[in-house]
Amino acid sequence: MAKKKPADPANGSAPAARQVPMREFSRSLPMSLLRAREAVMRQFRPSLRQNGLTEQQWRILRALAAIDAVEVTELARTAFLLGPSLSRILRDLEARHLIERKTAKEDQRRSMVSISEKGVKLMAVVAPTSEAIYAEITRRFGARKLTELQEMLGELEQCLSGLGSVDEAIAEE
Amino acid sequence: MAKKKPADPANGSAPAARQVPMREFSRSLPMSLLRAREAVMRQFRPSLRQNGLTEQQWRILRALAAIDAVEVTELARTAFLLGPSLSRILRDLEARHLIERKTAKEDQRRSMVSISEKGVKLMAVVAPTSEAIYAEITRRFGARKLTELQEMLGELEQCLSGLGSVDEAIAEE
DNA sequence: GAGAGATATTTAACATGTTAAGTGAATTCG
DNA sequence: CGAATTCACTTAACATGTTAAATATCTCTC
Repeated sequence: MAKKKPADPANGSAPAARQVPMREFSRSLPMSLLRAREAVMRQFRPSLRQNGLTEQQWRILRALAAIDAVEVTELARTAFLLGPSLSRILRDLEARHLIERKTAKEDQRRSMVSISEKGVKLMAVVAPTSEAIYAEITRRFGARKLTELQEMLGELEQCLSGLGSVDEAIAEE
Repeated sequence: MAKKKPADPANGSAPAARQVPMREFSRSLPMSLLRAREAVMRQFRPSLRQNGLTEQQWRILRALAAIDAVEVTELARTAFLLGPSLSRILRDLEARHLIERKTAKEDQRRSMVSISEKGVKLMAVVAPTSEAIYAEITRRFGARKLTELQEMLGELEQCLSGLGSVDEAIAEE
């Protein structure tokens, strides 16, 4: 495969065929966040996969490791998963005996979820590698810078969370 | 590598049932990035949805708007989609006549994709609202801070992209 | 110039994201 | 009390993420 593609006349600007006026696509905030996250997750996925876990399943186990038991709704908030996704994943994790479930006595609607012994053992296997990867990322990017980045991300989240959507604010005028 | 395991006994909160030593979950970088991105996308999704577009479909149209025609592989890179996803979405967009496809003459394997007239018109409808939302986000978060954030995200991506995975670097010892 | 390998794209299969609807249990209120 | 409402969770349906395999085409070598 020595052949070069002849074209690609300036990958940045392009001939602009039928240009609709917009920011350059690749520089949009959603894309920046998506690419950054993907770059990070690409580091973790192989290790997780080796242990038969997806990113989301790992999130759930981690969320469960810190507590005794939680209701599904609360877990969804912690692991940042939507109800339906969580519901499916819990079904699977339960079948694999990595978690346990029992309905709450005082409210039959609620289901209390907790990590099982097997789940704890699996975490003990995965955690060291996971932590090592995180440490390496921190080293490469810089610990201070990493903290700074996380603070900015938190602020961004904050300033968009409050009070209705941006969309509404715009519709007002 | 780092053998220093902070152990983190006081993990900030939670009764800590069977604690496996790890960073507090909610402060991990992947979670920060995920939440931030979701906060941003939550602003755009309603408007896109109103126009019958998903986030990814919109990405593709935007990527196509700036150029005359691209091959699928190049488009996948630009829109940051995996091949299989792109393949499905293009099938759909073509059926809706928002894009056009024709196989390249010099290489029958390649398929050249371009946005259609109808696609351009749809973009013209969506773009103003989309830009307004972006402007509002910029206003709330601060233009300078936004630029700074994007730079950091770019650097993060950069420092993780080069040469092999973090995993390999760790396995080395 | 036929076959081995490389390349572009698609299909397959499974897991999750996303919105809407369904189910059963608790709560409210007339 | 009992119908209406709310609540916690699940199912359904469709779109995408993700990896592996299949297809078709092209390129290169012998």
